[in-house]
Amino acid sequence: MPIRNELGTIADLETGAKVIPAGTDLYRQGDVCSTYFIVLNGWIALSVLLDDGSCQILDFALPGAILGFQQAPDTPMYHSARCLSVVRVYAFQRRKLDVVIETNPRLAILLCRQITANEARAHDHLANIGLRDARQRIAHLLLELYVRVRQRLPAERGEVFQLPLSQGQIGQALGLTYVHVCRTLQVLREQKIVRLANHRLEIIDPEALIAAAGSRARSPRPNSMAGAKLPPNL
Amino acid sequence: MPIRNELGTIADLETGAKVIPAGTDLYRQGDVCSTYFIVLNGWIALSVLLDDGSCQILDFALPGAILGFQQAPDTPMYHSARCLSVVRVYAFQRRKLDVVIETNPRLAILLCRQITANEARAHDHLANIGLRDARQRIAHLLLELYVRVRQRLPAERGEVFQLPLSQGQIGQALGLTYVHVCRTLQVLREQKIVRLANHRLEIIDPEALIAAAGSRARSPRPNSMAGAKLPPNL
DNA sequence: CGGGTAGTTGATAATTTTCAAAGCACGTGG
DNA sequence: CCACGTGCTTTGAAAATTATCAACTACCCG
Repeated sequence: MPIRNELGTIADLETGAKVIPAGTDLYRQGDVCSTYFIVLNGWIALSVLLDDGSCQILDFALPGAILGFQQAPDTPMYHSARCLSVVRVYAFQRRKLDVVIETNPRLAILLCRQITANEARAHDHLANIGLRDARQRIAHLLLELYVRVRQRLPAERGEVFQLPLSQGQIGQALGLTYVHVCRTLQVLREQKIVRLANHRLEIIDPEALIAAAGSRARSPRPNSMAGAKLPPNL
Repeated sequence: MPIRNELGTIADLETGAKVIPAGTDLYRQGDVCSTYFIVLNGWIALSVLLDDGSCQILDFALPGAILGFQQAPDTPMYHSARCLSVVRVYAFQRRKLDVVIETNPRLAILLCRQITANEARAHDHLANIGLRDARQRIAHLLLELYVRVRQRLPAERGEVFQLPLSQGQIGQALGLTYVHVCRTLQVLREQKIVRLANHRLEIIDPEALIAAAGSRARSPRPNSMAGAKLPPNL
């Protein structure tokens, strides 16, 4: 199912992989990328940097992600990709992969699905910072990352996982200052919900964390497209 | 170039089009869509609604957009699509279009590019609400919509265009209350930058509007991937 | 004319940022 | 091995931004 497998039939991802140290940029905004990157291992932050020095983290790329695909060929990247941990990637010549995609519709569709997933995540982040306060945003982000890494919700008390993020980076992802992130994390710690230290996240109380993340998307309601007139603001 | 043309060779979009009144939902979150929608005309808001009744507008779909593509087939939509104006769409049976895409790599690639553009816009919105204050957010949004409709930056003083948004919807898109949107729009009006009334936006001072939108993405800098060690926070 | 929506305004409260300073951790070089 | 620099975290106090609450107006449509 994952696109990595499909690509694995085309190139030997493992042996061709490069190891990249934490802190390196795979590419920077403004670069014209001649390669795509298939992430095999590690954490990468995608971010944009404004003239005034402020920085927004747009997403975190995890193993399985494909980076560098652009709306049009030979267009400069609008964001940067920085390794948060040691990372292993396979760098695929853009030209070659473009040809492969054009001749392999199955791969093209997988790529569509992948990008659609990115879009959905971006939309989730939008709702997160647009609708929730600091505490909820942080809880939501920690939960998202846990689920992406572990492929399930946290269930048992005291589960721990590696989270190579600084409080500053959490703030950059959530539209908060690192000072406020710090204070809010303290509250979550005092409330025995999560403990984040040394790039280690301990989920003390999974249910409380889920509750702290705030309201979830409203459950489906019958009847669309049929002129059903709900309160027009909803 | 646009995907609409490619689809136009497959189906007669114009004669098959449906006209949909303002205020109707094309689909709602939770729905499993059996059709894709190709937008021919009008404005559509994509939004998510949370349990507590709060609502985030994720994006505005304009003519040329394709709606309803999901990460996996037969998955419920995570957002709703509401017509802000009278809208003309062509509804394409999902099954049929899926087959077409699988056999037409060119179309698949166009779809990829389209979704990638959506992702980039979502990222732009993220940076907007994550990094800017209310005044900048509003200026940025108005500018984005102007550019999307007119395909260029506003240049002359006093240009006017139709903007079928309420102040409440602007707030839902930007993570602000309608009260605050109202106050901020007044400031922009008093400063003779823009005037928004009756679904009509007058851009009094294009340059000032661009300035009010705040910092732009930092211009490219040489050298990535080469271990160039900038200030590590950037 | 009545009712509902959208826009406006003022006062107050809550959240978040800013500024400033200090402590800690860790790696490097002496 | 220790000193030192740098980056990350913590803390406090004050300021700024934005939300909330409440009321009032204008307007459109039936």
